Amino acid sequence: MSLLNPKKELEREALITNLLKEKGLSITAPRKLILGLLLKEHGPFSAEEILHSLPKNSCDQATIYRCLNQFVEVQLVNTSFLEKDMAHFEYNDPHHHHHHIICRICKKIESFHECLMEKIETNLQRKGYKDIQHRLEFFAVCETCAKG
Amino acid sequence: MSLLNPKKELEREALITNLLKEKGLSITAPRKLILGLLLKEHGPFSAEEILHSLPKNSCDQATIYRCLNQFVEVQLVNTSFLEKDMAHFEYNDPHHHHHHIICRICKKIESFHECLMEKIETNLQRKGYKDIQHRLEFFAVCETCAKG
DNA sequence: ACTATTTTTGCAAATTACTTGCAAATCAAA
DNA sequence: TTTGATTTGCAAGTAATTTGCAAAAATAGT
Ligand SMILES: [Mn+2]
Ligand SMILES: [Mn+2]
Ligand SMILES: [Zn+2]
Ligand SMILES: [Zn+2]
Repeated sequence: MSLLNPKKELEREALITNLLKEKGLSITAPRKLILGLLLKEHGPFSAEEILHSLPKNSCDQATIYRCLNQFVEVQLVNTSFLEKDMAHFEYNDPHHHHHHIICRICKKIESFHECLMEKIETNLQRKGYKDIQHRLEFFAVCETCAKG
Repeated sequence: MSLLNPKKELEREALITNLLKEKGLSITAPRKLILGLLLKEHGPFSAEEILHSLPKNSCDQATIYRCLNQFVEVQLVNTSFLEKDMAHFEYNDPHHHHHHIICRICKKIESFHECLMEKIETNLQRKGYKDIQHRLEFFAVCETCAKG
């Protein structure tokens, strides 16, 4: 694939490197592989999916978890708990803020690029979704912790 | 506590029994204990917290998980994934729809009885929260699964 | 480039929330 | 009651995620 468009590939490489540098993370092969994958194929992936999408033996499972946790810590990646026994990870592109809907039965995931609940639920109903529930959680640093 | 107001206690008992019946669940001691706790003390609890809040040896850990899963299935209880390694459970009162904010650092949980994101974030800022993020996930049955 | 210091990785073993098999206890309907 | 179906407790199992440690790679200074 990189052979088809060497210029674009170099751009991507530079982007990945810059993102890591901006966040104060050193540039390593596993980190470039994982972040590169999340940039190219976007959508929430489980650690296992990431492991199997990368070239065989290019990166250990433990390394994937460690890198993903670091990415989440610096808010380069977001975590979803769409399925209760497994976290999903996705590149946190500040210009493409969105949310997800997962079917309770088949687990198919779709994206929503709007951010108003009533609108979203109406759209979901139009799309044929039934028995819609949502869960909205905020994460922040509280006043006490911000001072201490 | 039940000694202080036997009438209220009977009402609560009846409420619990009714809720279970409405959802087609049989009335058992563990189910009454767990649902009773979630009704009395409201707020998201982990399975472990529930286990330790109940009278010693009144209910096994496995039973707690089994009951909670059944409650979630019939939408009597909601699940939150406020902390990544542990689910939290809360009574799903349709008349008190709300959401939560957890501090990234001290893990303190507060509730929000509004349901519009901009309003909520503004309120959070006023309350002194910093570095606010939110995560909104929808769960539903997709058109294909609703037909099949 | 080379070296020293720090950080990260791979591997294998550990952790832990959660689940499950099964026999005994409990529940619901008659 | 009786009886058949459901649920529970206990103990063992499962699976996602984490961790200890020695080797490998990255960074900073020369
Ligand atoms: Mn997405
Ligand atoms: Mn609550
Ligand atoms: Zn579906
Ligand atoms: Zn705090």
